[in-house]
Amino acid sequence: MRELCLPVGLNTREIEALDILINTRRRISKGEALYRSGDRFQALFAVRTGFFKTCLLHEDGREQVTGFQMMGELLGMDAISTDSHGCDAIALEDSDVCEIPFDALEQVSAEIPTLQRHFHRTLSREIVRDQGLLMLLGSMRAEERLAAFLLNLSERFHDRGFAKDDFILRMTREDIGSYLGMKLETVSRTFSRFNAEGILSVQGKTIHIQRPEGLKEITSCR
Amino acid sequence: MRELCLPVGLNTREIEALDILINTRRRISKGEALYRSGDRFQALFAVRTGFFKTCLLHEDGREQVTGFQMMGELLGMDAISTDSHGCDAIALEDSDVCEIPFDALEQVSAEIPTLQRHFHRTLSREIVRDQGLLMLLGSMRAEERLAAFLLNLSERFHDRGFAKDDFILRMTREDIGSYLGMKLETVSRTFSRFNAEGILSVQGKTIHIQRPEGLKEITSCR
DNA sequence: CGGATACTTGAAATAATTCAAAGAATGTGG
DNA sequence: CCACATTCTTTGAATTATTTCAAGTATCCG
Repeated sequence: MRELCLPVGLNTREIEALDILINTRRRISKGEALYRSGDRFQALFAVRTGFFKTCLLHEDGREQVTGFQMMGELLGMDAISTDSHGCDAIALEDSDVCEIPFDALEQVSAEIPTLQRHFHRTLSREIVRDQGLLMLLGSMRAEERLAAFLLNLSERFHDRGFAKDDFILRMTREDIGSYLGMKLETVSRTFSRFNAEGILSVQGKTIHIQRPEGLKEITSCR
Repeated sequence: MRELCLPVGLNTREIEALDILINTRRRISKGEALYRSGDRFQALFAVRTGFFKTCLLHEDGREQVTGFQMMGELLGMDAISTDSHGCDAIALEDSDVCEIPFDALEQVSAEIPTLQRHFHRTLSREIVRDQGLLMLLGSMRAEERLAAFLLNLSERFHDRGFAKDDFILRMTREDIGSYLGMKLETVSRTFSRFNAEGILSVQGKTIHIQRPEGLKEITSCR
């Protein structure tokens, strides 16, 4: 967790300042909201264990999933700009988060340049992430989107010490579809096609990637 | 420019610190790049006059426009995370920017809490902007996307003291299409349809919105 | 003025959606 | 712990939105 979440090269005093900062833990059970759109923003949250989705609700009821967050990732950065949360964060399995009070974070980061820089990079990385998604939604076909999504998940699991090619999806086909800008039926069909082509085997939420290079070809070609 | 770019409530000493920070001006002529993907990141840029697009280049040549920036808006925030720019920023008309050296900005913002807060909000606003776009690309139809795009432009022009309902597009149909995830022909056809329905009149790049409420209906219904 | 670039429009092709129905998985309360 | 209700997933067939290809017109810029 430290490695993923915190800048390296802090001294003992600085580490202590951080430990005081991040003292509140919260447990969210599957299906519950960590926060909802409209809630007052007071803290960022770091996922310690578990899995979340964030989603925007359009007035007409349409939902757009804007991200999936796992261990070591930060939630709530979009709320800094308005002092209130602009989306819902829903736990997709029983999860633990630590709460990072934002006022305190700003104070401490003003005193510790390394931390300040780290925080700015984290915000910026979220911008980059979103822009990668824009590319995906704006210029890829359904097949490419799903392939890119699976490769991204695979990489993130791997970074966290889990198997690269075997994992269980925490989200439904509808969540994936919303995230990737396609209907759940299209997600399902595309999984079946990948399965038929021997690129992966899929059984409900259980995924085994058999030919990762097959996925890579799909994302980069044509 | 001050109103758009800077936090209110700074004292004289703080305003001075900022003036020193933002001393370099640059002029970019139409078609030129302010920076390109891969360039080392050293400064953010604030648009003083003119109009930019930012675009991501996929390895296979596909281009994704990720934003259009006008007076008072900031460019380069995505580069903080990697120390190098991840997209190109191209001037769509002759433009002026001021350069904001990033190291200095971090230093000054650590000393002036109001400025620090303002900067964090600005980064966060960029995240929110991108997420709005995700919603647009992920769950709207071509007609809704273009309507939402025009309303957004209209609002931004209005905020800057220009006419809300009359403007000249700085970008091509292809740029708009890339931004909205559709082909240039679809953009053109959709403009023609809006024109035929009396929602707006369009003549090449000159737009006159006749029934803004018509656009609003399109974005929010169905 | 002339060449290049940008825009419009039509017709045919296609990717993705919608509707529908059946089968699998999941969770809950008795 | 099992039975039942619910939610989730798969798959087919018909429909639709958008793209592709193509050709002609307008506009811009040197």
